[in-house]
Amino acid sequence: MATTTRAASTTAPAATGTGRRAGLEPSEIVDAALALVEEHGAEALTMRRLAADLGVTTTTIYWHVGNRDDLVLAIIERVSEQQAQLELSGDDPVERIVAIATHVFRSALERRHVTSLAHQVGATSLLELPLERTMAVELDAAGVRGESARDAMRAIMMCVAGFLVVGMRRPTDIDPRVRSDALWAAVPEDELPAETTTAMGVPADLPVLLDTTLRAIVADVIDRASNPTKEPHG
Amino acid sequence: MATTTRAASTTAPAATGTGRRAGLEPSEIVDAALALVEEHGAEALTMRRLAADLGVTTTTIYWHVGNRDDLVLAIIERVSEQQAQLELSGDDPVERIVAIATHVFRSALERRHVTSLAHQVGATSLLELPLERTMAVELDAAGVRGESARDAMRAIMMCVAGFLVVGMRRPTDIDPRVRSDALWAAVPEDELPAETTTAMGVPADLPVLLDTTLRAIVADVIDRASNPTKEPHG
DNA sequence: ACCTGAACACCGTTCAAGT
DNA sequence: ACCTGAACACCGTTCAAGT
Repeated sequence: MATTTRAASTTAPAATGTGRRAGLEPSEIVDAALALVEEHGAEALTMRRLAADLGVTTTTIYWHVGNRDDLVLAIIERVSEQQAQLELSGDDPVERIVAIATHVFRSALERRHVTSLAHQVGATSLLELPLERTMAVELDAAGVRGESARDAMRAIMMCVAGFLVVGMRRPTDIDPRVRSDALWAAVPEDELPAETTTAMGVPADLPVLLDTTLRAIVADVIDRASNPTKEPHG
Repeated sequence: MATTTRAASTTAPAATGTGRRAGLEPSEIVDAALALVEEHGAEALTMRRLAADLGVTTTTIYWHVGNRDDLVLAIIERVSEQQAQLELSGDDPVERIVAIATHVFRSALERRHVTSLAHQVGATSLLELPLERTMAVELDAAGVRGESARDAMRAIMMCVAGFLVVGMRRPTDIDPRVRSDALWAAVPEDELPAETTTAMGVPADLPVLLDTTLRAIVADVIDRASNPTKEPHG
């Protein structure tokens, strides 16, 4: 909890008084901060720039929402609620679980700047919680609960997170020296067939690959939950 | 390529001349930078602090190795070579592929500060390239090559990356408000069985979960590579 | 209660200048 | 060729002070 910020108090906004810029709401600050991030990226969210956008001083931000971390959490919470809106389609639980995971991936990419902001402060769990709850309900419907449900969901969500790490990279702002194509082009021919090294140089189709990978994980997880004694993979 | 740094030139070090701190090698700078990162974390790597450690001015660093990004790349390359040392065990290709992926996970955690440094500048591919090459050779031995090999390896490595995102988090420096246990404790009882919500509150056993997840992915990948026409999961 | 101004302790980077 | 000193343009955060 923030210490002495107005955000923590629950008193009514009160009628506009005598201040020069009276009536600045914490929600307005979050609005402006979110707009700033979506338009110019996570690194553009500085207290000074945000204050300038709002026509106030940086100290005003601190008084209303606390420090930068508090502000970022407020942004994430806002976006998290929006991303939770999802009309679930799919006949069986497997389809619905894959649909949820795919939605996490797609919506994270659509709001890439917010996603990387959440990642920077380690608040991805906050961002994804509503959808994790939906997924837990579907796992329950598939007969997976307790620790099995936790392991299944974590495996699925970490897989999505890994795909996001790659999917969020902008080829433009990555140093050419560390781009995969350049690195794999230097692999000698006697180590691997050219067919493989050239394929490694071109990026994978992430949505397609995610789909097949998710299905492999989900199938395995549900299989293990229904036959707890079975040895993994024969 | 860096523009005018000494690192780019290949001339001999030359005999110690008249300078007050003559003979500072780029490799010494990388040594000191690596030590700084491993001891105090990625965010401790500032040009000023590194210069102070070396007893020189910040500008000297720029002259020798270029800017901060160049320096970071040099650090990653150094560590990458060290992590590539791996005695491969395992009878069949599947075991060896899983062993390589597990090694990537473990060594990344062992050098967590360097890992997060690489992640910050998007140079994880540089960090993992040597081990990816080893994995590509094993996939080849398992009959997987070309685009199938690329998709298989990317899926495996992204899965590991996702586990790393979670595994690298320090519970201590994450805001208590966004910790999973606190978030799941607030889920109402009618939405999910208590058995599940309480399980969600405790962290998963990442190494064990990674192992089972990797095996599911690898089995699926090799299965698909040997029966290209087969429908996924019946 | 709400907001400002000034300051502190940092950053990365550049550039002219020294030897 | 190698290194310094000073400066520029930034950061997050705090604190006394104003109305």
